[in-house]
Amino acid sequence: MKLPEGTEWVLHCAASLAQLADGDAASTASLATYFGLPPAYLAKHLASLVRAGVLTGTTGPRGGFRLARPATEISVLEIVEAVDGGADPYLCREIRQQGRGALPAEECQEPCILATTMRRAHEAWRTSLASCTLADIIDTLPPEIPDRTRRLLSRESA
Amino acid sequence: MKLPEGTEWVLHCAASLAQLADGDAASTASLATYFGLPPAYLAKHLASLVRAGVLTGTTGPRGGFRLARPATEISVLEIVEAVDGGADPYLCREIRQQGRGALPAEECQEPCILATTMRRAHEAWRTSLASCTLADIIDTLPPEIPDRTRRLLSRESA
DNA sequence: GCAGATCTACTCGGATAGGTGGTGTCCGAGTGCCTTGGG
DNA sequence: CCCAAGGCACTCGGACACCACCTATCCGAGTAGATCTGC
Repeated sequence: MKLPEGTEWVLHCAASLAQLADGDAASTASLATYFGLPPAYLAKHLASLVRAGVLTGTTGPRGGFRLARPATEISVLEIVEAVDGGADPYLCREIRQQGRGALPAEECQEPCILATTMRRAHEAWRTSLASCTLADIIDTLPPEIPDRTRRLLSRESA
Repeated sequence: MKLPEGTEWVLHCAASLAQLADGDAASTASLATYFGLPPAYLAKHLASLVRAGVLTGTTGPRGGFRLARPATEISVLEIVEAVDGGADPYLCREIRQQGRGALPAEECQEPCILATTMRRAHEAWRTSLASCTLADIIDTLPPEIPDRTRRLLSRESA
């Protein structure tokens, strides 16, 4: 069970975008340079965030990505599930209904207790991530960081 | 993020082994027949449980697998991590220290807040699974099930 | 000087190859039970 | 009848191919701004 490597990338990218001034955007190239990442592959993951409604992307000069909503309304869970897909890691294939020991269908009205246990754990994971927003993240940063981020992500810093 | 398909297999196998009489064992072949699974691949996963100390395997006639400890002392978490490896799904590569925006090492004494958030969620997941033992699982089964399991897993039922 | 059309450069988005880890299978080493022969 | 030695069938454990998904890259479609020309 492992998350795509791009998960860390988009989390840091989203946190950086949350530090920009309203209406400002950062391109894939500038974010890739900022974190030392492969630009083409990073673009693929950022596109996933756009599809999920977390970011908006504008083309043309001065374009790039920005948050689709205020940072207080974007949870870490949304970002992670946007890049990972959000499927339950445990997939119940109902093997209790297969093989020699197959239970009759009428005894399987209720979901498998093991699947329920695994689902409950996954819900605990999701709840933990849903309770943390991007605003919570940047609130923990030292106060001088946002200025630094804005400066280094701007085009004039080339 | 997905768990190996064998996770469901070993969970059901462990739950079935917990229903056997003390000292009794079930072979890979009988478990594979019971659930309609590929025997060779199932054996691979059961071997993982032996390495993790959840099961013990005895060779020779009347051999097979049995629980290494009482069902009350085996958590679902142990079984899942035995087959999956138990690594944190989120791997922090410290990209905050790379690229143009790299932070100096002295500002990175404390772990990355994003990594901490992801770790906290993983701990919530682990805690949820650790609180459920095999005994809890079989306690929820209808009372006639253990007898049925013992009967269908025994060698004489060929 | 100003307005409009054009042109350019920059941006995202999807379609296209390659590598790593899970999936699936096989065969060999080891062990406990059963048989069989003798006492 | 009892015992011991040999044979055997059954079991697990590790080593070997295959396939799907993540990784990585490229090029094309579209757009906003800048430029240039004519009025």
